[in-house]
Amino acid sequence: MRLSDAIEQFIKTMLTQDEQEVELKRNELAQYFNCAPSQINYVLATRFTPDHGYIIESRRGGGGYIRIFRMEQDTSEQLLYLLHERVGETISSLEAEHLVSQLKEREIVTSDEAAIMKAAVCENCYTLPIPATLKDALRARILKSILLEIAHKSKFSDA
Amino acid sequence: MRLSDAIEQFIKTMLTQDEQEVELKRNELAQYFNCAPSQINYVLATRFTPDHGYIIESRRGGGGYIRIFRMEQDTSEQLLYLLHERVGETISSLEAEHLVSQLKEREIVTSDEAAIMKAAVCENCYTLPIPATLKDALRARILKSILLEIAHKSKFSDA
DNA sequence: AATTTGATGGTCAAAGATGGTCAATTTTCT
DNA sequence: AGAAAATTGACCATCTTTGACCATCAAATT
Repeated sequence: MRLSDAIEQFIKTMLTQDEQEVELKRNELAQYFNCAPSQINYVLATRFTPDHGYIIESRRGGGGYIRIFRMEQDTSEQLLYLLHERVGETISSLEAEHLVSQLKEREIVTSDEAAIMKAAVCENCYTLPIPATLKDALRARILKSILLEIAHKSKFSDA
Repeated sequence: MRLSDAIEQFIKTMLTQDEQEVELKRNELAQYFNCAPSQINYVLATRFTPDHGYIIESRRGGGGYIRIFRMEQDTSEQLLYLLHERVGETISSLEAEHLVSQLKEREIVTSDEAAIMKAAVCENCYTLPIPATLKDALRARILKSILLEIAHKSKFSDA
């Protein structure tokens, strides 16, 4: 198994339903996994970004730490935030996929639904002779259309 | 015997009745057969396409892999029909939505999933300054991408 | 109070590990 | 011979891991 995946799992195991937050020591964790300390940063940078629904806070020097917070918000508010702040008029496939992953992790959509959404925004679909800016604009429109649909649904179910 | 046939056999032997899925390392396999790594891609591209009833998933970089999924006979037949006959290279929003409705009626997708799919192909998303032919081509690509993803989840088998 | 020191975490670029593409060449089939 | 299939290799793209060097903070020392 990949080191980075192992570290990701380790951290996510600490962030259970109750625990919205976890604090760790970079060097300790690196030692535990027998790797370079910067490997920890790599994992945080690729799997615990705001795009993924996490916020990082850290401090250097003696008694330093890294704290990871999982963002929690009301479902519909979150969706509105995602819609207006994050998608906007244009979005890359990577950003879009991160956003979908987040919806899945937050259990706003099922994993099957997430797979469908990713299929609809993945770069491969857009390999047609059109400018990249147009691709991202179209992707944004499609993603927003889907998000609206989900928001509409959750308004009538629960959450 | 041809190399490509040998590799094809090798992979198909791994995909027995029980095993619906196999994971391999491109370079390892190439080394085993003492051939160029790209030969593996050739075999996959010519003998393990959706048309042949397979779905491929891969990842690059350290710990990379290639996974091959075998679809049920029913699944691949229905998928082929949808992909080639119904969707094709271009599809209107009306046709697309009709197709999605049918998938839902046949309980191949849930109504939530159908709603997401419709949101992704609806005409509104595509109201940008691009030719109608491009819109329909893009819509076709997106719909196909989604259909492949659904086949991947083997949802066809129980309808 | 200012400085030094040790303990932390951060950055970034390079190296390593994979898989992907494409076009040229060779082999096989008709 | 000509067309189709197979094979290879050069070059590309992506993801991971590491290490050298930098920045910051708190406590000890001057």
